[in-house]
Amino acid sequence: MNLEKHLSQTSFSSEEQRLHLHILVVARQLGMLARRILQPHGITPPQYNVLRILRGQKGHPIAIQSLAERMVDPSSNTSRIIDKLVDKGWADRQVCPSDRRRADVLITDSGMTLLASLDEPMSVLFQTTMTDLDATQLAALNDGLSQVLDSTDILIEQQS
Amino acid sequence: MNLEKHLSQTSFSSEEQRLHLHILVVARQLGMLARRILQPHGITPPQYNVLRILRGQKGHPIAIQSLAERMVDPSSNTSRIIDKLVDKGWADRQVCPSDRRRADVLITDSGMTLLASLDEPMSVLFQTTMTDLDATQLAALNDGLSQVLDSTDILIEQQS
DNA sequence: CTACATTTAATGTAGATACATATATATTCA
DNA sequence: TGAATATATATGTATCTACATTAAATGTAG
Repeated sequence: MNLEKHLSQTSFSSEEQRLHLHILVVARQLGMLARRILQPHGITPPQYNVLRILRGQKGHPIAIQSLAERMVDPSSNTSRIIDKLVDKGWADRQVCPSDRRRADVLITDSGMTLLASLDEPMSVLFQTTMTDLDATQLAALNDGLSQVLDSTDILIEQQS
Repeated sequence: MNLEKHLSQTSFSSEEQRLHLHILVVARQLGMLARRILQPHGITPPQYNVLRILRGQKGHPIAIQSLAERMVDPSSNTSRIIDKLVDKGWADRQVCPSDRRRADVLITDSGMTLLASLDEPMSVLFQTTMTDLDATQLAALNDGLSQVLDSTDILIEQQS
């Protein structure tokens, strides 16, 4: 009944449409909550996403294109997102010596410190929003969404 | 394994975080697919969302604030989205006579025709992306996401 | 070795969004 | 009543995004 309340809509044309809307609405809410945690630190969700990828590199530089592929939101604006991170001192960018078209990006100590201070609140967000789900439900949701992701990948692939 | 492939990430700190990312990534993909269907018709997802709400009114005018509450993405820009719909002849807006602060919005015949032509491709999108889920999975996903939606509502409520 | 194609990143631009503020109307209550 | 408050919508503004184009470096074929 919760989605119905949210959208002030009493019925949907199919359970598939209802799931579609559920995914969009929940994603929107999760994004809003993440934004509220990040905003006081002067960082946006896409910037945070990039910093996390950079930390995961454990010191290895990464090219901007590879970064874009790993982002939740693989926008065409990765360059400008890096600009912001560099401006704020959270990342370093330098031309790759072996292929001067490429730009190597690295997280800075300052960026690591910022991430460290965000780990706990973000983790609390994940746990709190999922707190009513038991392990079986969690697995079922992850499995189901993985199947949907496969289907969307096939559709997107067909269109390219 | 699909999310892992998408993000080029081999593990996540918890199943909760994995679900969080699953929801965001799938929502992003669904949004992209919807945008590609709508774009050739000159309409964006939020505009389409508003038109569907207007059609659901079955001739009863609706105020902009009520519209905003029922949108998937309850942005603060509902006025400007209506502007676009009015410009394109898909909606009518007029000052409410009984409360002149309010604006009554209605869908036009042209808007109804547009929606009619979009019903089938959008419905195909819902069905195709969810095609690998059986009825039990569909119900489990809807139930689980409904619980997550409750949790996010509580968090957002607490912050206001 | 040079012309053409490809890859990688940056930039231009229009339009959309978030957030704050303004404007007009309506409601409340002293 | 009429000043203060509340409500509904519109607007200002900086930022962000999608989409297209450009610029620079590299790869490749003749």
